[in-house]
Amino acid sequence: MSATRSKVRSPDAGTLLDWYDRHRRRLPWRAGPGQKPNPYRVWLSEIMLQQTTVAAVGPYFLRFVEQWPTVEALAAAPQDDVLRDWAGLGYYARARNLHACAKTVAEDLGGRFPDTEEGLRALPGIGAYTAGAIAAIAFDQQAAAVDGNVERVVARLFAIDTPMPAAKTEIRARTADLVPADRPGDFAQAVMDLGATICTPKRPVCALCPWNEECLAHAGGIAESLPVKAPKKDRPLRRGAAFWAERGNGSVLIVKRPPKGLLGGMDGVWLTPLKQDIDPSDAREHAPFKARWNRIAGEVEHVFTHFRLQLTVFTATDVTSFALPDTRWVTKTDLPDVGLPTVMRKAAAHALRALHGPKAEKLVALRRRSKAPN
DNA sequence: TAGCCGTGGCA
DNA sequence: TTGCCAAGGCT
Repeated sequence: MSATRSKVRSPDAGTLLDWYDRHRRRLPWRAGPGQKPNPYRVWLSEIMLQQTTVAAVGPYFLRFVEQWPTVEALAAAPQDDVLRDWAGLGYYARARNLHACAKTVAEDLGGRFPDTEEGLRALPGIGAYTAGAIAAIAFDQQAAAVDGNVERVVARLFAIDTPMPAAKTEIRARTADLVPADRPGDFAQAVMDLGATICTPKRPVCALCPWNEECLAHAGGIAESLPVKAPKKDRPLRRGAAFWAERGNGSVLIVKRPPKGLLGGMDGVWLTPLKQDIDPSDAREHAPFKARWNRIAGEVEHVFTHFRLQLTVFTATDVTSFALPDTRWVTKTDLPDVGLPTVMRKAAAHALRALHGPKAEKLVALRRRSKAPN
């Protein structure tokens, strides 16, 4: 297409790469300019970043690479250790798949990640986006990495107003056409940086965009309205209960959840079945054992992806010790070392506050989050 | 293919 | 307070 005949130029990778060289974000998992990327670190960061903000991932990434500097080290770790350190990041199937993937790479692939999209795509936890991202970023393959940022940038660039997710096919094809043979890894990261800092979902800063002259949505004044998304489904409210048990010596009951499903494999307090809506007055039927369960005032609120949860907390103290499947008794001293998902921390904090006062909440304090690295 | 699967920050 | 949404994958 001739630039003189078209009203709007067609976007080219060089324009974006020039912008990237000046404005790239410096992130803990990124190789610096001229540095060779480490596939293990690229993979780890990409898994952590799935549906998760850069700011949230930062401390987790640093902790993981410090504790497990190589894929072999991660593969050799017990899965429970990996889940414990993942606690709080959410989407816990990612942690289970991460560990399974590490074992496959370490034990079956000689410690080397595949360098093609196809090879990567076959590993657990690696889908179309992540395979493309690792192939491009870690191995400089001419691969497209289409995430939410890229979908937004490309939908606007070509004014694609087909609603998501139907537009994915066209967006993927358009993106693939843009990927350059030279510096495909930087290109992938450049589009994501553009989406994260300039071509934002709301109030995009088109004036600063290196592609603003090529952008059909900008030309039409419709950038902020793209991509078109289907309306969200509302999240029903579900009620449940948590049971906090303490023995005479002060140790507390911790439950390991089933290996799959919601919070699969994670430690926590004893809960009523979360697939049901349970009236608090009926909740004692689901207690782990007979005891004088005391209902605490107030509720714990938590929002999951597809429902809102309102937990009533019950406590029992001076419980006589006995064995239950998938449970253990944890001393107060060891409690801070248990990796609790956020909803479990909330329930535990509520119980500890009621029984022992505000200071006791620190035993299950939410991990302090460092400031966003960008 | 659409539902399941977390969490925190921000407007 | 509520909704949106962030480097998605699995079934």
